[in-house]
Amino acid sequence: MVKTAKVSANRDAGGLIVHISGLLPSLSPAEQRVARLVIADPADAARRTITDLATAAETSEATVIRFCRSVGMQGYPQLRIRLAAEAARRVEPPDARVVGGDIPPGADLAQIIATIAFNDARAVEETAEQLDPAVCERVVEAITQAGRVEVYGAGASGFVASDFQQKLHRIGRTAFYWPDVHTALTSTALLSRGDVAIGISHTGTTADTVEVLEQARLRGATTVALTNFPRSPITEVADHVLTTAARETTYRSGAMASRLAQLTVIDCLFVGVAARNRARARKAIEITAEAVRGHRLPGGRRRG
Amino acid sequence: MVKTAKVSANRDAGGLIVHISGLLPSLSPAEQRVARLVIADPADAARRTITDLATAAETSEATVIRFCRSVGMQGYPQLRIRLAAEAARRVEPPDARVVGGDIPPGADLAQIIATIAFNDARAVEETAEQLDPAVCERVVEAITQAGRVEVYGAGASGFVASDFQQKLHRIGRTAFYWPDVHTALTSTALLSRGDVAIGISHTGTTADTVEVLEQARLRGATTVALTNFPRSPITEVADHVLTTAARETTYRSGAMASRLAQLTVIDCLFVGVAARNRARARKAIEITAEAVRGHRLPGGRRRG
DNA sequence: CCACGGATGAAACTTACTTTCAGCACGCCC
DNA sequence: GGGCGTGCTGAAAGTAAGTTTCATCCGTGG
Repeated sequence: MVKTAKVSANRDAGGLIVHISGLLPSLSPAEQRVARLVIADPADAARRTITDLATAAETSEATVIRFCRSVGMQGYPQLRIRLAAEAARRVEPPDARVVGGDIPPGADLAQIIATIAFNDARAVEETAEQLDPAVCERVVEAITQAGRVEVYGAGASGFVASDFQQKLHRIGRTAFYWPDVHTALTSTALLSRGDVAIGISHTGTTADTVEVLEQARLRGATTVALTNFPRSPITEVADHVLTTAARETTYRSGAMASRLAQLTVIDCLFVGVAARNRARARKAIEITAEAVRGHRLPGGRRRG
Repeated sequence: MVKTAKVSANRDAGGLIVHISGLLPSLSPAEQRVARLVIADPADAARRTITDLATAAETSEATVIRFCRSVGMQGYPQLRIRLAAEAARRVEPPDARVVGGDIPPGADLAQIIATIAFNDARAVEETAEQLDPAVCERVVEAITQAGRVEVYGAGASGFVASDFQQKLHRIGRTAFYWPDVHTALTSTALLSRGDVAIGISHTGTTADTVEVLEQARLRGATTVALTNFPRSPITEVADHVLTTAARETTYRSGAMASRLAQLTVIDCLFVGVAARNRARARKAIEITAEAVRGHRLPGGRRRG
């Protein structure tokens, strides 16, 4: 990845807020204060003058400008306009579903369900919006050409990684997933130019995953990172960066929404690869489906 | 024209353009030139600076300001922002995403992404809608009381099962996931009344999963099924049935959307259980987060 | 032909935005 | 633990954008 070069935000009109959320941890404290104000109420921010916003964020105008540049905008007026546009497009979240918010202590199951589903669906949609088809295309191309594909991920991202591995395998691509770092490093050492290594890490700071990906890159493999934070360490060792757009709730444990967002990206890549050779993929799928048929029970009707 | 008495335009956010069109004949020639530019391409006008717009309309900045006042805006920046907002709202909703449909053969990546995300998001939302909070409540209750929880799933559902296991474990509940049927059956044989067994199967016809769940029930455990088909075999051996609502596309291979729907349900149960004992869950989460801290790289700042 | 009033743009002025720069705090390396 | 570099920050200077003022122009009606 090309170092600092402000991460482009103008794929299209959509997703500036999401984009900013992703960049949040990579911003300086003062800029983060500005960012938080903007995220909290984009429409309001658009109405404010730069001086006003600076005051509200307890910082100087200079920092606000720096913030604008950090998120890929040319200046404050540009940011204002984009914010106004976003805010207008944004449909008010139905009633009291706190976007990205925590679940209130007294919540009953119905509320919990509504909140989770809302956030999950949002993560999926926003991820898709900001996903760069050009980058996906390149990744799909690389996977299609690859002699071998390796997928890495730890913890929750490990499930996603292994899911992808299984999918690729199912359409006849040689793919591996190693849950264990040592095995992974060993296998990685055998990668070469033309192979593809994919590292999945929500935070982008998982040491093991980054290390493995780095190793892969040294061996000449094409490296891909899938993370929520476009400026996290993992992006430094990746040729292609794909980002999710999940604003996690306080139950950071699960990184719940992010997992779904990651899976959505995975699905897109999978379908993209499969589409490159529809006939072959379809056939492979039929064969594999046939393989498990014996393990299926008779129908799902009345009483089985 | 009734003099200056600027017609108020801020009834609401909508209709500025229409409003201006209506006022057109009552504007002075120079102002009309400005108005026409604005009406022709609001988004473009929003991007221009006042000097720019004035030049384009072959007039002076002063006239542009007069125009702003004439249409009821306070000044040029205000107009700009309103225009940006209007223009954004005017954008066509993302065309023809075939609901539940297959991906057309000639589709490019952008289309694929849009289709998948749309279906994924829909699956999540619709699953949440039809999920019965009462049933969830009972399942949560059972898990909370259980001495031990076992989760089963094969293939893609296996990832979901193991994800749930890991989550429960993380908040201090004793939970197991056995990828292998034999091990699963062995473990299941040791379940007893009060324990909980959860079987996950998209089709509801996965023989292994059904068998294990049946075994669990015989042992007196409370059984839960998570499936997309409320009348499939797995529901016959379950005390509580939770359903997802994914209309799969032709790429049945992945059961892509269903996976996300399953995860959403899992998340709901997880949060439900965690909410039963917030303090304990939070503490457990903090401890486990702390445990992996050493495996995190320093933040995602500028250049790492 | 003059008086009048509205329309208009040049220029003065104000405010908003942007850049520069020096101070400061923090982490790093001896 | 002291010096050194690096990056964050806001004050202030500088520039551009927006707004007001005002003289001029032009057409109209007396």
